[in-house]
Amino acid sequence: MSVHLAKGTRDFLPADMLARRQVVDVVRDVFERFGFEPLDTPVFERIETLTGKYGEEGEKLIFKILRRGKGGETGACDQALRYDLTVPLARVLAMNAQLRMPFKRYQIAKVWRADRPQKGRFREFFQCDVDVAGTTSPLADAECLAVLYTALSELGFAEFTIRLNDRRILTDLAAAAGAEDSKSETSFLIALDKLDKVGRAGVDKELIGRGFEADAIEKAWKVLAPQENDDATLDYLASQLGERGQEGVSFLRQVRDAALALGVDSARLTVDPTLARGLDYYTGPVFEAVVQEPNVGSIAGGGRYDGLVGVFSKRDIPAVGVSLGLERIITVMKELGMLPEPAPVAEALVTVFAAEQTPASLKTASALRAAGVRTELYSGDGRFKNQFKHANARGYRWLVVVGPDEAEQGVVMLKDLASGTQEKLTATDAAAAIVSAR
RNA sequence: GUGGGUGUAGCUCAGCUGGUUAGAGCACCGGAUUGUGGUUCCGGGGGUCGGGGGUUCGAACCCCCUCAUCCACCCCA
Repeated sequence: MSVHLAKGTRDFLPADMLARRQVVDVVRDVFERFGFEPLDTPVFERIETLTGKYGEEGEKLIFKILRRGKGGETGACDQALRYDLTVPLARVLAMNAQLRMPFKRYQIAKVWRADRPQKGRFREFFQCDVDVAGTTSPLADAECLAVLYTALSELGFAEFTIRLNDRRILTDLAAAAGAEDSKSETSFLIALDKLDKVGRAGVDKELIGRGFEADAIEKAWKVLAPQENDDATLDYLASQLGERGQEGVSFLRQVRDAALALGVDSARLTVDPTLARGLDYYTGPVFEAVVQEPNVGSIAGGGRYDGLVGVFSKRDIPAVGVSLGLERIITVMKELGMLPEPAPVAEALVTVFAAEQTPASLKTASALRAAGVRTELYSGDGRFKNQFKHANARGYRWLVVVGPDEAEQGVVMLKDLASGTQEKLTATDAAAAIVSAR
């Protein structure tokens, strides 16, 4: 029988889990240092909670759960796996009016998308989200940039860029190019988003294909004319855009200033009016983090979504957040050799010599554990010699031998596998020796 | 949804223009060392060559179908 994983899913064997946990521990620690509190939500939601939030393309990628009974045959469904962590958060905010604002929460959890897998892309993957809800202050946006910057820095990333733009700038830009409704605006953004890949000529071609006029496209390019630095870019954009765009520019300026004051390295943050993020619900700043090598797309993305909670509730709650893509971060870290060798969970192995000594081995293991030593009791049926191999293969430093002599004398033989030295001690002294050698 | 690449031992791969019993390294098991790992030496187990069909005297190799996987596009973390 041939057995396969479901497409786009993976098992995480202990070696993978230990490495992943190191990464998650860093991220969680940074999140909590910024005052974000944990939240969890169901892995599936009522389908109407999820639909209409992600745009046409995103909608197709929602994993739907078939209804039981009659629905099974008709293909009807009333629930679906969560597509991200932002929409479930909006639902939580709408349902819990007692939450004190601003509400800062983080959530590190699996999400599902019915995408076709490729490098750094899976159907089941982890996102690490932080969001600030209940405030329109640019400080909240700046906090998101700072927490993103800090997390990536502490993970060991040196060469990354956080690109920053504003939905209002994009809207005015699309309008300059002749986009009059949200549909043609989206169409414009999709074409613009390809700038990195296909260049200006490629975008021109695509825009023409999408029905934009050549002279209108020229107007948009004029607005996008590269400037010397971010300040100049913001000044220039303000001079070129309408009222809505100017609002975006001045908000962005406040966000950027605050982020820099919060310690974000200006070399890692860049205002980029060509950054187009397609998610329907963004209303203000949008941003993403990218590394140039290896190419896995963006490793984090986020933005402000002031209208999303209002979709679920009469009470409108503004919010801004960022999502780190754990799989992509790990993919990059693996390729760049940034993941340190994970330490084994246990540090000592207690041997089981023969049936007569087994009770002494069990007592020894128990004593070591009680003293705080992470201990594996050899529970295989391999020969005595293999117990040494086992300890070595697992990467344990300590081997605790309880043979006939030791059992009789009421001691254990503590062997340091790193140095090869060994000595007879009581179980209590052995535990103390292991603890003090850490 | 579209387009390419790749499927040979647990893993990474070799296998010449189709030609005897399909190989290597690592891993695993055993022995040298019947209370001692990691190093060394010797030996061993393990493969429906992804699956099905076809061409041929003969197929891991050629053709068709299928499944899986990777990469690119769309979109995205």
